[in-house]
Amino acid sequence: MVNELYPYIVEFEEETESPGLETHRKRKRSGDSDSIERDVAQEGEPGTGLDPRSSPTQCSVPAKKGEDASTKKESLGHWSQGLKISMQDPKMQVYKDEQVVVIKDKYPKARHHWLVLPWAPISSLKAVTWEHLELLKHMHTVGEEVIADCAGSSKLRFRLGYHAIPSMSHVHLHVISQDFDSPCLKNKKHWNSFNTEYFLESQAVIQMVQEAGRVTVPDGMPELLKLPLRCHECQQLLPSIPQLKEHLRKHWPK
DNA sequence: GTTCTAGAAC
DNA sequence: GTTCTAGAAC
Repeated sequence: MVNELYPYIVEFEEETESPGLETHRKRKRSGDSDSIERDVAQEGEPGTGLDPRSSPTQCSVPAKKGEDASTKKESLGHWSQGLKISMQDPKMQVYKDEQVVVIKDKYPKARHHWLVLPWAPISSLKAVTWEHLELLKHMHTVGEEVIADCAGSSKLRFRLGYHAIPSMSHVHLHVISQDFDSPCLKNKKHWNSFNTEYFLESQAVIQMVQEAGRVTVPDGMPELLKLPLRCHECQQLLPSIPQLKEHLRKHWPK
């Protein structure tokens, strides 16, 4: 029955040959507990986001362009497709079940920052219909479970939501702690994407799908990313990223 | 999404 | 002079 319900999983596996994934899912299915299945490798750099410059530039020999291999790599190896690769990598997977997988964000913008992704190849919220309602609810529930499973999470506040205009392909739910204590948080766009209306609450998205059958994103989203930096806890305006980051320390849990 | 860096801002 | 931001990346 799994094949009928999730034909895309089979397709994807055949394409990418991921034997690890197969055993992994079986294990989870047979276990069938509510607890989060942890299988995290603590090593760094998974190497999913290919820097367009790093590969050709490192080589002193001016490699020819337009080869079959490099052309194919362009489409699959493009940075915007990185999540599709990461989510298939067992070393990246924090949790998985029949419908979704959770990975750590490769460049976390807070102490805890996960992405919940469906196995179904849904490119973005634009492609979401009422048929995905239960899936979106499940993604939210799984996000909350990962939080509950995380040591020290009870001291932190979390938000779950989607970026109005995501850069990475494949729909992904951000689960992020509200400390925003991370060296990867570097610019205004990073801040505003999580701290303005650009961040669409998961619950609001679910409600929208429930009532309208689709997700509509208001106009003016790109402009939100350029708004002045404002503290999400006390609304104070800060003149620069370094000063914002210094200010945020005040609100860290004690 | 990130890196890199010119030149604006301080 | 140094810090910081913002736009290009073929």
